[in-house]
Amino acid sequence: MSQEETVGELEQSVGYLLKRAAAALRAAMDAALRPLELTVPQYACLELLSQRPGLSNAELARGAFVTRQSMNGVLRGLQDRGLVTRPETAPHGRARPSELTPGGRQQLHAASAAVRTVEQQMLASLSSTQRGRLLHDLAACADALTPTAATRD
Amino acid sequence: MSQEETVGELEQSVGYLLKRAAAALRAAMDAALRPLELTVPQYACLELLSQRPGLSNAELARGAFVTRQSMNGVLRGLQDRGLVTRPETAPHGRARPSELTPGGRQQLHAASAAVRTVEQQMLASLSSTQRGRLLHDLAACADALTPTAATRD
DNA sequence: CAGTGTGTGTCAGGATATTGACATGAGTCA
DNA sequence: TGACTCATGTCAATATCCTGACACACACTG
Repeated sequence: MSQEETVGELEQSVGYLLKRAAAALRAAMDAALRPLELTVPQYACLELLSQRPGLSNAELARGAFVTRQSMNGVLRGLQDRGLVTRPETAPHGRARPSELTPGGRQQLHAASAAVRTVEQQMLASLSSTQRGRLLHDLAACADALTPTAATRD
Repeated sequence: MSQEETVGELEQSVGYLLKRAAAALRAAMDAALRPLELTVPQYACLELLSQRPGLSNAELARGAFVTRQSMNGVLRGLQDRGLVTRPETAPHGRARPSELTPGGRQQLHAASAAVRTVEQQMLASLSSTQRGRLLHDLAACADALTPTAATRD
């Protein structure tokens, strides 16, 4: 095993740190969700539906940062397990609004607790002020890169 | 039912913001690297080899947050394009240390400039002080979740 | 009313990543 | 020496993702 004698300049890059933190969070969430038989996208889908019931497949996909095709598979898996319901026929347009079942809400409750534990572990060494700043700065970073043209020159 | 049952408002969750920022950065980097015919893992590999020459496939994989198999494919692609070199026989053990070719160094130079532009766009609205804090806090988050059980500083 | 544009769901193809597994080389220790 | 452990490279199979494409439903506009 080689030791990190050279503190690479990579550790000074926000992009690299962002990737590292996201990878670590993803791995930790995956491990925390595994006992519940849930993947991270599945959990994200449940959380999204809990806070905003009636979202369509495409809206869920955007919210979970995956493609519509992937979210379709996720949604089908959750539907087969009876955690979400989708009407067979679209009430308006082509979008079929999904909703949580009582079982889905219960599953989400357990999953949310596990994820919250992971998040608290991640933020353990940060004060409340630091967390707020981190929240604000991350949002600024994300907004600055979103192609929604929030700011024009 | 209290409102503490879930992680909370998605936009108020550090985990969600982290994912959002990482996804936006990944997309922006992908777009910036496309004209150079480089994928993000390929760029990460070049950057790693530039700062720490002689890394093995497994070490590169850990540094780029992918599996050894994925990095093997990445490395093979870079090798076919003459950007990196790998000895046919391992000088010690099974690890074959990779190194950048002059062409690879030149390609990295262009790619690094493109990525730096993206990073600066991402951090445009943050002051130097804020960037330093973000760097520090992200490192703290990543360290808090790294499975290295040993308590490191 | 017909034409256009946007958003949605779905299919097919290919590229990519991951999981699981195995064999090899090196170091450790009885 | 021989057995054990660890790390590495590689293979096979699976799962996931993305790009491109198409058909459908609604809103807008002439």
